[in-house]
Amino acid sequence: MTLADTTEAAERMALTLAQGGMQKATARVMAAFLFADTDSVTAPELAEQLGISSGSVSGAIKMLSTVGLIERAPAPGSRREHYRLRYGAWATLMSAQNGIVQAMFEAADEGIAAAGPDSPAARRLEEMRDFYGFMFRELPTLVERWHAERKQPSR
Amino acid sequence: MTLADTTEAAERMALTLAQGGMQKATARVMAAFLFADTDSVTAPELAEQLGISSGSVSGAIKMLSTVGLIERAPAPGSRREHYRLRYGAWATLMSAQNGIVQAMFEAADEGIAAAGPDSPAARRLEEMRDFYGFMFRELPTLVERWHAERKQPSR
DNA sequence: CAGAGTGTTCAAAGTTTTCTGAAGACTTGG
DNA sequence: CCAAGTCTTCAGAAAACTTTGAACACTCTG
Repeated sequence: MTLADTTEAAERMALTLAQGGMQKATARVMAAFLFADTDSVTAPELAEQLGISSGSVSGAIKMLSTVGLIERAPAPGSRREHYRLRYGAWATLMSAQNGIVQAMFEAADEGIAAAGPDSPAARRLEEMRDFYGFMFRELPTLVERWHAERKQPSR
Repeated sequence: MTLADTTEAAERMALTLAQGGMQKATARVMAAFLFADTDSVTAPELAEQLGISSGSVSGAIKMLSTVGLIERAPAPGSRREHYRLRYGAWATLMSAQNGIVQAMFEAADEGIAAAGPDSPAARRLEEMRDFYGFMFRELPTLVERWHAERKQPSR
C-alpha cells in the first residue's frame, strides 16, 4: 500500500472508467476522488496531482457534478471549493446509463412506424423494442433492490 | 413508410447506436441490417447503400460478428457472403456490456488492496465493489428472465 | 489448377474529439 | 465597494480515432 501502488491502481481505474465511455481527463479526476486520502479535494490539488490544466479540471468537475457522481462539500474557512464523491454515486451512474436504454427503445419504436407493419424490418425492430422496453422497466427495479440490500446486508 | 422515411429512421438509429459507443460506420451498418427489406445482406450492397468504402464495411462486419450481433447466412448459389442479424442479438449485446461491469468490480477490488484497509479510499472503493459485484451477479439473471418471458409472453 | 471474383489488411489522410492556457467573470473578505 | 484570489470559458493546438483505397490473400468455378 505504498503511494506508488495507489497511484498505479488509480491510473488503472481511470483506464477502466475511460473504457466505459468517460473521457480520459475526467476519468482520471474521478479516480482521484475515489483514491483520495482526504474527505474532499480542491480543483488546484487535482490539477497538480494529475498534471493537467485548470481548464480540464474545471470541465471534469462540471461533468461529474452534472451526472451526480460528485458534489460540493462544505468547507468552512476555505476560499476554495471542495468536492467529494457522492454517496450512492454508482447507482446514480447506472441510472444515467438507463437513458441510453430508453433512447434505444424509442429509436426502435420510431423505426417500426417508418418501416410499416409486416415487413421483415418491423419484426426485427419489434424484438429490439421489446428487449429495451423490458430493460427500461427492470433496471430501476434492480437499482432499488441494491439500495434495499445495502441497508440490510445481513440476510 | 416511404423509402425516405426508413432511411431517415435508420440514420437516427445509427446515431443512437453511436451514442452508445459504437463507431459511426459500424453503427450505420448495424442500422442497415435492422432496416433491410431482405433477410440477409452482402458487403457490396452495404457499401453502395451507405456510401462507404469496402474496407469500412469489412471492419464493421468483423466487429459486429465478434460481439455476436450478426452472423453469416447460408446463401446457396451466391458467391458473395451474406450476413444477417442474429436472433437474440440485443441480449447478447447486453451480456457483452456486462464485461465492463466486471472490469469495474475488479478495478475496485485491486484499488482496495492498494489503498490498504481503514483508509477513506477503501471505504469508497468498497461501496463501488459491492455495487458492481451486485450488478455482475444480477444482470445475467435479468437477461435470462427476458428470454423466459419472451417465450411465454402471455401470462 | 488457372483465373475471375470477393474479402481483408494496413499505411496514410482526414475528421472529430479533447486538452491547454490565457483572458475574463465571479465571489468574498476586508 | 475595492482588491485578491478562485473559477470558468473558449479559441487554437494536440492527440486520438475513423475512414479510405489500393495492394494482397483467399476461394470457388470451369
